[in-house]
Amino acid sequence: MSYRQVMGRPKQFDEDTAIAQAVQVFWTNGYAGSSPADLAGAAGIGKGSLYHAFGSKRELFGRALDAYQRAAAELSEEFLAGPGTAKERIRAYLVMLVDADFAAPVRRGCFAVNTALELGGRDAEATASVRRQTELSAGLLAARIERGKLEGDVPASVDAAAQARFLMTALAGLRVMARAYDREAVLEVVDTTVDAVFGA
Amino acid sequence: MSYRQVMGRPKQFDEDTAIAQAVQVFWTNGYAGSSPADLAGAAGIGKGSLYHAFGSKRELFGRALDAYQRAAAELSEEFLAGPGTAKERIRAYLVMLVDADFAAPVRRGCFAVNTALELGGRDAEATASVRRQTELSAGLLAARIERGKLEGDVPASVDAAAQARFLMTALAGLRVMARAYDREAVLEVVDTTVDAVFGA
DNA sequence: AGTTTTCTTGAATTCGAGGTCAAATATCAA
DNA sequence: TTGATATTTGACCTCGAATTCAAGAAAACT
Repeated sequence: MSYRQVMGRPKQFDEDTAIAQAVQVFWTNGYAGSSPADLAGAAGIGKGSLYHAFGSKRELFGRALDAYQRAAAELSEEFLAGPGTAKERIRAYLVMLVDADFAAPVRRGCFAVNTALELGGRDAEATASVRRQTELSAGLLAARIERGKLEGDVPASVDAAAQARFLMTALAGLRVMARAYDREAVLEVVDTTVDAVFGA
Repeated sequence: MSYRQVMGRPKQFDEDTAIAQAVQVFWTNGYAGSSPADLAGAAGIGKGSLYHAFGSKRELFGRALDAYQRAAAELSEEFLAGPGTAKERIRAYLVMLVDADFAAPVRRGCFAVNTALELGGRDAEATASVRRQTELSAGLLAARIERGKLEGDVPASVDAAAQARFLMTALAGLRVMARAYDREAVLEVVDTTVDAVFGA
């Protein structure tokens, strides 16, 4: 961390802000669908500056995906920590994600899920990154279920790890459905999902 | 159906065969990732012939998606009709789909799910097509669950339609997971899913 | 002031995508 | 055989994507 530059013309834009803009562009249009011109335009800088700062489109994408996943993890941690039973919190979490998607001007699902489908299996680094994030999220869900066991609102017989992995899969499916269906239909499936895990 | 052409040079390739090749290309590389050169090459014809026969890349894609969905519907109908309880048949169906995916040289999930994510919300026709197919499949699953009720292997209290929609969502999720995870992990989730619907 | 270093920019470059076309080819009909 | 019709092909065209670069601008150092 260098707090002051030593020499040369100072940067006229903030890297993290530019990455945040890149997240929006990539999330909305996908990797292949986002051109350097789009990305530079969104960040309000020239293409040259973009390449100077980030090296390549692929590198910028990696940074954007990381930033998204960091923010997503923070959000889920925050959401799951709230008061109530495991079922309530997890249900609220899923509803929040679905609502966030439908609140956006364009339906774009989950950046990580989109990436898994666009690059999964072809781009090793992207695949590993998504997988890492999935595992992290599954861990958070499993921990919340375990907490439910301790607090008595989840039967001790439940396999927290298996249910957490299942929930991550269902969540991916919900993100896909949100691309083709309306809010009500998707929320109905959320209910079915949560009931399936915790009992009606 | 014209069995004989009336005049002019006869076609030197079969349209349906070309579409079948196009399914493979689009399925593997996505819509944007498939170039006219790729498609013509796979069909063993020149680009000109391809455009002459199908009009545009987009139209060929529509035909390919239709062909895929027709085949998929036929397969699921066939699979669900087999003997055994609803739980057994549906489980076998999901396992078959996962296995088919992992048997392919490259992981490519489900063509329809991929399309929902790549074009969903942007291409009205593709979105509608995927949605139509999803509804059809959900109908088949619901019918099989209802049959299970009649045959006594499914409790009468089960909401067949809701569970069918849920299964379709879970299936989409499984197809996503198959892009980033290995066979064993995905099959484990299949078990959790089926148990969630029909009880352990 | 002049030098050094870093950042900025749009023009230039290369490449492939998506699509069109004229000429060549193959069949039927008269 | 000539004509009409249908199909095939690769060359050709246009456009935008991804990247590089040379020139200029803004700071710090001496």
